[in-house]
Amino acid sequence: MKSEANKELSRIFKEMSAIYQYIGVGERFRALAYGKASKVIGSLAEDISTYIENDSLKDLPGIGEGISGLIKEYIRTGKIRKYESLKKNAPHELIEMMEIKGFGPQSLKRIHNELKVSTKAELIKALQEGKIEKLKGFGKKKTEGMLRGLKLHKTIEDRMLLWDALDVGEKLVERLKQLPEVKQAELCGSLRRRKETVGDIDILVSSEEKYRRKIIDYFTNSSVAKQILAKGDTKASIILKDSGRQADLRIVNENEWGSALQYFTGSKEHNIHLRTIAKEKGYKISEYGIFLIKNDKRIAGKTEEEIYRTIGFQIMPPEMREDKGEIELASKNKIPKLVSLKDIKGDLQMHSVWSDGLHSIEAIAEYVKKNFSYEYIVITDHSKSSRIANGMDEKQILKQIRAIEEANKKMGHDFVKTGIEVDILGDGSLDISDEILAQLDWVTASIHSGFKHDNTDRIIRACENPYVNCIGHPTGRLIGSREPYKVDVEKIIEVAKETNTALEINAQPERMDLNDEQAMLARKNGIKLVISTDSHTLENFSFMKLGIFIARRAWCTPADILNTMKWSEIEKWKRKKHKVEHVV
DNA sequence: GCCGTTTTCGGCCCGACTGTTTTCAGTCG
Repeated sequence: MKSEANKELSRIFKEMSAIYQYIGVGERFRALAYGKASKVIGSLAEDISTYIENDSLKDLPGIGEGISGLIKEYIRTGKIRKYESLKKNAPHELIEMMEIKGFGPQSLKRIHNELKVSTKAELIKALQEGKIEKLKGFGKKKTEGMLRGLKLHKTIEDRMLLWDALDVGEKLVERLKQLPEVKQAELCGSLRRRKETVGDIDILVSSEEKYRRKIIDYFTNSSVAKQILAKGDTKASIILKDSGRQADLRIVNENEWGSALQYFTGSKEHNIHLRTIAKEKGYKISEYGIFLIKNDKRIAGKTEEEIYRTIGFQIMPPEMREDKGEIELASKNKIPKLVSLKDIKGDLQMHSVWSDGLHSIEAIAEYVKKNFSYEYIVITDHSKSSRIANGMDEKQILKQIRAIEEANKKMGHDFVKTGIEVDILGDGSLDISDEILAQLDWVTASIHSGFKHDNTDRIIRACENPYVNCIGHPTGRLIGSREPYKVDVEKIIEVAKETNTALEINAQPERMDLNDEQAMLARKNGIKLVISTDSHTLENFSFMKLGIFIARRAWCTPADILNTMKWSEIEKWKRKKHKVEHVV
């Protein structure tokens, strides 16, 4: 099991890396080394102390003599002296600000030295008063960029990424469920509907009335609570230690569970619509149950299904409850059977040590075979234009194809398919020749440069390439740090349909690209979608469920998702593209 | 600080871009 130590060490090394960047001169590569160590430790599936016991710390990439010494010191003493003394070299709050776009180490250092600014508040004040703009080397555009970066960063501060919220929320629910007094416990609100970002964590619990006090005390006294915002007989609110976000607990009676869960799951729009229809039929729905209007008699409310069934509706998954037509479908008993994790037969984007992934092809294959019931995976390392990602040239691609053949042979299967995440260049051409692409099982084309331009035409041209099977992260956004580039998604969908090209739902927590609405549009137009984890580490493979949530919010059934198909069916689907090309 | 089928020392990603300068520092990916 993974421990707090991994997390804390990863954080410490990340901060040390930042401080070395801040110091600058001569420490650039030391900063790089600590940065890498932070990433490696952060992505370990096993507790770091197991590596100490096995004496295998130094086998980890990026961990050598020095850093393994620091790790051991931390495990032994709970402290790293080097870190403690290093911290004195830079103001902590400014180091934290390096995460914000536009705030580089050298800019922060000069602002600190020349304006005697040491806190975030002071820096923002100096920025607003125009003091920074007057510094040599700074100017209007640069400071405007800094303000923009702050604004973008704030949007992520106000809401949590779904992945992070699920992590915290599910743990809280698990703990509550372990209390013998708790009958049921469940996430609700936008988190249960799997919205891509979540404002706060809502939890519903049912219990006997006499135990409410005890459960509320447990919640507000728990180790995750930093501050108690509110504490009453039926509900409590806390601020969470790690994220600084709010968590709300609400307790109801067991026979109110269904109506309360339905009510607190929302969305608001869904509930208003549902209640309007119920009223027309002579019912009143509230969080306490469903009642006959004529005599106020309570007729149901123990389960969510009862609520919907009583007014003649089919129950639908929480992901659909956004009042986008699901209520009409429910009234006709036509709620689709949405795709789920067990439908997925393979992962079509991942990176190995051949570009910027952390693991070998064999290690990936072994891990996925052990932990998922997939029938195939496709290795899609970067192509040569992605220099920062150590992209492959033609020669290396051919070499990798052979390496994959050999790996399959050695492991006695054909589980691993050959592929690439090929760069779409400025003019929409690809940086790898068709001749090479034709030899691969699967080609995903992605944009990794030129984020400021309208990229619609580039993507259209990539779709028109006869060997491109899929467009990767089609809008290029990174939630909280990079806006999507300008792209006409409707036009892309149109061309994808004409050219039999799939569009990706990239399931990386900060990407989720396409998002739910775009995926919905694609589905409505009959485009095939691909849910990929874009894994760079073994842990990343668990992002698949996040991609599933997006697809479910887009009302996708297994038939809409290409990687619910057997590989032979995917091959068949691929051939349609060549037919299209011949006709043209 | 890490790393090695060119190396145990001397590399480590490096070019594009931006905004600021007027030849380049800083940031980004």
